[in-house]
Amino acid sequence: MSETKLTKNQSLVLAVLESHQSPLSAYSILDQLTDAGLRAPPQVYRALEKLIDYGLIHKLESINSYVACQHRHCGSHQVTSFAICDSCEHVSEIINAQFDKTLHELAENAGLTPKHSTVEIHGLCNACSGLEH
Amino acid sequence: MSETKLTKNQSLVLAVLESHQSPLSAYSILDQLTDAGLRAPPQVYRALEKLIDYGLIHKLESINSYVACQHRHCGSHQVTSFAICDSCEHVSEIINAQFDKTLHELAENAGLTPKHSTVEIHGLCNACSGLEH
DNA sequence: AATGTAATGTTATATCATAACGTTTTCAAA
DNA sequence: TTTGAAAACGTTATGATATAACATTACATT
Ligand SMILES: [Zn+2]
Ligand SMILES: [Zn+2]
Ligand SMILES: [Zn+2]
Ligand SMILES: [Zn+2]
Repeated sequence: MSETKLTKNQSLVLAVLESHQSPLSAYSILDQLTDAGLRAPPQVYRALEKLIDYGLIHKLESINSYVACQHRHCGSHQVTSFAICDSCEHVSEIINAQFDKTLHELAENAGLTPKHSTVEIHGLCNACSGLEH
Repeated sequence: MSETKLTKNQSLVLAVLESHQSPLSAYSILDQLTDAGLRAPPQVYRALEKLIDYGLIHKLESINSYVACQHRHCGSHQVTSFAICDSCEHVSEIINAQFDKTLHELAENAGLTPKHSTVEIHGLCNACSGLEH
């Protein structure tokens, strides 16, 4: 799966996401690609779907937005967790094998065999909460 | 906060959610309350917002749906996690103090002071995956 | 060249959620 | 008990997010 050649629209959408630190909505991505010839939502949503399949981007379910993966070279990860600043929108993608295991156990205790998890922690980053000097 | 008297619309919406095991969309709730006189989305969304504030229901961000709280008597909880079966839509609400702490640490390690977290584990419940005899 | 498959372009529509505004209800202070 | 502010309500309109459906194009395999 690793060395999939991206199509034109997939490359365009990925480039937009990679050029931003903050998450973007699908329609915001579309706006930024009108010059490149994109006109309609399906063109973006289809690219987003594939990029998510390839593990190159992630959807933040709690804010209906998309971000480029910050761990391109980690391979496909089971669980991806995000720390999201509600003030500046900075996003950190957290990968932690021990946490994956914890989440898996939590699911099994609840009688569920987990396939995919959404973990999105909202709060204030150090910069926004004045914790940085 | 505990003994808030609910308004008519809030009671109606809560009753619908409590009468279902599975999460419901806002419009599905509205459909079920036309006989009770509700006509328009804001009537449901306003009730949902208050019920969430009161901790009586939760929103499942990953499926744009709402469920009644399964821990009415646990008091207001910091972190609520859900195990969601993608086949039968059964939802388990998980409360685990140790996990709360883990999540908090994870956030702080990522430079974030956490305020609210979304944890939604998708998979197959034992019944749907044939693990029950 | 013929064929099949994936990607694309386009239109329309479904689904989820809120803005805005006027009216009614509630309820405590005067 | 009046009355006034706040909350809840009803209603219309619109914004925001996402997909269905279908015709066309690109492109690799034969
Ligand atoms: Zn990633
Ligand atoms: Zn910040
Ligand atoms: Zn709860
Ligand atoms: Zn199930």
